[in-house]
Amino acid sequence: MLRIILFEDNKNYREALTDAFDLSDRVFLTKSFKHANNAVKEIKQYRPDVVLMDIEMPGISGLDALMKINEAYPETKVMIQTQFEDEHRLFVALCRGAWGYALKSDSFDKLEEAIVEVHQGGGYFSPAIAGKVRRLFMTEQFTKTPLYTPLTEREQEVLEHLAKALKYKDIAKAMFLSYEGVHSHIKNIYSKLHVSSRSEAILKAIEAKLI
Amino acid sequence: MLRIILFEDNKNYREALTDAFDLSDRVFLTKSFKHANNAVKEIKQYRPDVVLMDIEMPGISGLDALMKINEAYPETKVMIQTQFEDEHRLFVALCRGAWGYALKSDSFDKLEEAIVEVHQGGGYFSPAIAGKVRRLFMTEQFTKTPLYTPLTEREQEVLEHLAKALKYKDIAKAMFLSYEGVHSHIKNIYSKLHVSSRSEAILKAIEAKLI
DNA sequence: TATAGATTCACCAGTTCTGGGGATAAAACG
DNA sequence: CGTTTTATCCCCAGAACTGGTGAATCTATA
Repeated sequence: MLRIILFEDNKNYREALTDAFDLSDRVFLTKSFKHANNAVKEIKQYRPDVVLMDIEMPGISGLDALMKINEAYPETKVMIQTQFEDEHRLFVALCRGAWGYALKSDSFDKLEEAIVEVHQGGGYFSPAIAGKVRRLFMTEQFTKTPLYTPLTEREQEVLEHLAKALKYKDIAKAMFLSYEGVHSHIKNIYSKLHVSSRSEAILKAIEAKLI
Repeated sequence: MLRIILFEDNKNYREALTDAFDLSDRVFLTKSFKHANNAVKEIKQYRPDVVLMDIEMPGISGLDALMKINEAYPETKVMIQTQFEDEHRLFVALCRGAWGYALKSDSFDKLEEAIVEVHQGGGYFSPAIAGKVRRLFMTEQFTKTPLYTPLTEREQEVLEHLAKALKYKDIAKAMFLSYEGVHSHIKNIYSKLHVSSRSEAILKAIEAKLI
């Protein structure tokens, strides 16, 4: 019997999973937590075969917990389970060593199977996610780069204007560029920062003190 | 002869204005500065009739300088001159006591006339701006409110999700709302924060420590 | 109980942004 | 001197967002 622990803040969903795993003869849900603030300690205590980790939780996020767990117990297999499908979180999760990326919309059977796979050294990606993984591998050279490729001078300027919430048109005016010139720089910035929207770029830039 | 000083970081534009004012027999450009970091001190020294103030400058912004000048020398008439037409800056400028709001695309003659008007206790708004002023008065109740109307609990939640760069669809999932429900909250948030885009909302929320 | 505010949803018409092509010219580099 | 980066621009299609209007519930409060 395969032992797992669950980090999930949504009460309904947590209880639904608990009930479902009660009926499973392959996976035993040892314990579940509504936040991941003490995840590492709890991993130490319960030594699960697989960890099921939500992303959005009060306190530290599932992605941060993932990182800490992998630093402390790299042999522990963590599978992310979330409701969102954005590439940024996926990218971060992969970088931080997630063994799987399941969606809450997946059926319980799929989830159970995924857990077994992960335990056996395999991986699992929900179909919608799998496509994005491929795209990430095709379009991003993240294996050889640091957290992000450095921006060129001009890109940095554009980023600063982006972070003033100026419209493309106004950035163009301010930098004596065409709309398409701005657009082009922004596409490159997003690619380098592994984001896909202005808001993500701003948040990332603030976080990384790029601005 | 009416004495003005100019704060403007763009060298070309500054020199163009300098040359133009040299030929004017109504307005005398006493001095120009490429940033407004010591604006108050400089006002004290030169005691201009009117101050022409750019917004985007290295160091403190024209809008902040405007505020400081109005605190220290409320009788000094400051006219904003900028290339951007967004309502947010306009709103802030008005709140902080700008007497005019000119665009760099205005002709020099207009600018000169505007300066004279402002000196005589009038105001000046570039046509494109004037329409927005009206809209602000019609749609915003800013005269009686603090910097922004407090957000409701639910709006606050939406704002936090907004600031994670989640898509409307995903915010809806996370909050068990419909897309249109999210949309509705966001419209109210923007209105209360006097912004008109997600990026502005995030920046404002960070600034005001709402998140 | 009437009124106001908070919450939620719908429809619609734009506008803005995003991602995919591809292209050219200049600059940097080996 | 080629090759690679950088900077710039163009077109297109589709996704996402914004703003306006209107409306139904529910709750708290005068």
